[in-house]
Amino acid sequence: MSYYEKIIATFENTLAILNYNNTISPLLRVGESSKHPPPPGRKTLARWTKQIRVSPGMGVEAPLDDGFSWRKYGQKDILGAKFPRGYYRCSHRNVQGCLATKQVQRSDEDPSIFEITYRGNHTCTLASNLPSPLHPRESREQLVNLREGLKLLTHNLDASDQTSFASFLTSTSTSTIKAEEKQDFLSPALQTFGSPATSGTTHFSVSPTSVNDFGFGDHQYLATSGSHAVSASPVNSPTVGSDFPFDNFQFDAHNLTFDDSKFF
DNA sequence: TTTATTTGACCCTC
DNA sequence: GAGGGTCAAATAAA
Repeated sequence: MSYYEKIIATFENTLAILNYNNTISPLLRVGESSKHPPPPGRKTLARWTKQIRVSPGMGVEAPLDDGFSWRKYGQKDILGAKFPRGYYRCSHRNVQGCLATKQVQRSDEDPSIFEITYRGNHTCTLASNLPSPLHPRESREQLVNLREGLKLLTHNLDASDQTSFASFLTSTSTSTIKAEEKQDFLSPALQTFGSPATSGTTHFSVSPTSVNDFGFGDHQYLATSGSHAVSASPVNSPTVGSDFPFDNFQFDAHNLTFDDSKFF
């Protein structure tokens, strides 16, 4: 896994934890694996799997608010499985032609764990899926492009949140990242997240040198907490298979801690 | 009335 | 032929 893959994988999990810690607490991410990409020439939608653990008190039938709007279109009893598998597609399929789908399967071994298999990338507009409790004029968003490979987009983070996020990025990059990479990675992020939010969008494009060794699936990452939202998505979308441990950090909007020593 | 969910049937792949 | 995935009519909920 390349340096940038680690960054995005780390960030994705962080977003998930931020999302669930702040909206459906308590909920723990227990693991994630990405399926290997299909053989060359075979036209198959990107596919990856996550496992989500829910607390006993949660509504277990619909525990998976991942920021997108899904519509259930089927349910099947699966051979050898205790629980049926639910089939969901993006609610914007008809309007915007978004082909993203997901399958939700409850674990036999631990009913508090749901395995979610995502297929295809969302092509619907991200904004239409974001919660918008604020009036549009009050909404603030900022966008960072990192090496033209990774976009970070924030919605309605106040100055405190942005400072926290800058700290997160700093801690993410303090262990083994090479000095020149660290400089490239951190400078624009700190410029953006370390300053008070302003209206409009800030766009950075940095060091377009490592695009080719930067590959992720057709992922789009989203976390929400009340009126706050953070999303990230790869600009390029070459698919890559990866396995990656995700147990080593905690994150929330105001108190960010992150142990990345095992990642770099 | 509109929108979402359920569920049996059908289709496709292995 | 078996099993997984999707369709679509029926039903429920808002």
